[in-house]
Amino acid sequence: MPELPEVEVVRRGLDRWVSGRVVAAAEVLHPRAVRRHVAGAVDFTDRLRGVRVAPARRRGKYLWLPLGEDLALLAHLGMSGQLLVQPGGTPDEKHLRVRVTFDDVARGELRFVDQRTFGGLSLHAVGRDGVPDVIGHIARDPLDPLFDEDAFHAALLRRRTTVKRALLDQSLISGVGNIYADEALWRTRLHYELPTAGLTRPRTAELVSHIREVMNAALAVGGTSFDSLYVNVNGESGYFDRSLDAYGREDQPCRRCGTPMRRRPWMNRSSYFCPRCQPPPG
DNA sequence: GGAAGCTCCTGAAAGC
DNA sequence: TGCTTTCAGGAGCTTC
Repeated sequence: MPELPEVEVVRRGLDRWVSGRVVAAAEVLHPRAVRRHVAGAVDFTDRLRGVRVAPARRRGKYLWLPLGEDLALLAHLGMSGQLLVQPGGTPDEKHLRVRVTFDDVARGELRFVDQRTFGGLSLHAVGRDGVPDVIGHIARDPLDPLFDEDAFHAALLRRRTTVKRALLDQSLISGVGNIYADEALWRTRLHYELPTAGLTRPRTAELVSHIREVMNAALAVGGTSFDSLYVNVNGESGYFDRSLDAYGREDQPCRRCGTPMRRRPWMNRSSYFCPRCQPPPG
């Protein structure tokens, strides 16, 4: 499932294989894949034709290809989205949703493949900072040099919510999904239902540090491929799932204390934690 | 206005 | 064997 490290791996791939090229044509094979492009699929393909792609950028789990001064092709991979660069003539993937071809045909075409169709592509105006207007509310991610840890801590204290909810709120801190939230909480020995108001400044610093640690470790091995739905632009999987300490480890011994790990249903998904290292609040 | 819950979607796995 | 149910989850939308 693509979180920040996986999206960053894809961004690097796009930089290598797509930036600098000129779009020849685009084809939408499933309208839901461009549902966030409010003007519709025809407008989407019309406006892409003939534009030159600039180096890919990313904020949190969103990535985009700047197209000239004031337009960008925004992508979100959702649960199962893949951006693949394939040689022309390669048989279509079963869940191919959008195809983009370029004037230099020999370098392959860009394909958006998405089984569960939670992801999508869309075109948007960009603001002065070069960020697409529709993601202006997305906070900087913890790997961004301009991420403001003091402001993040202050925001946590203002919220009347719990720590894992806050980590998944992309307007507070971006790029963290269910897997890396559980991993960072395990490393910080925090229970997912701890109220954010109970976090001290040093604890917040420790938590952010562990988020960075787990993300950098995942990046180093190409991301996490827990259910084989995430691959880089060349269709290769990452290996970080072999290093997970919490996510998916129900009933297995905690790597710190040996206590069997627990899984609890939480917000229509799951939370994995060690009941001894991460005792519930109160 | 803020927080919590619902919904979209597909396919693998489990249950019967 | 084959059908039904459950589960996975990011983020926009709705409800309280």
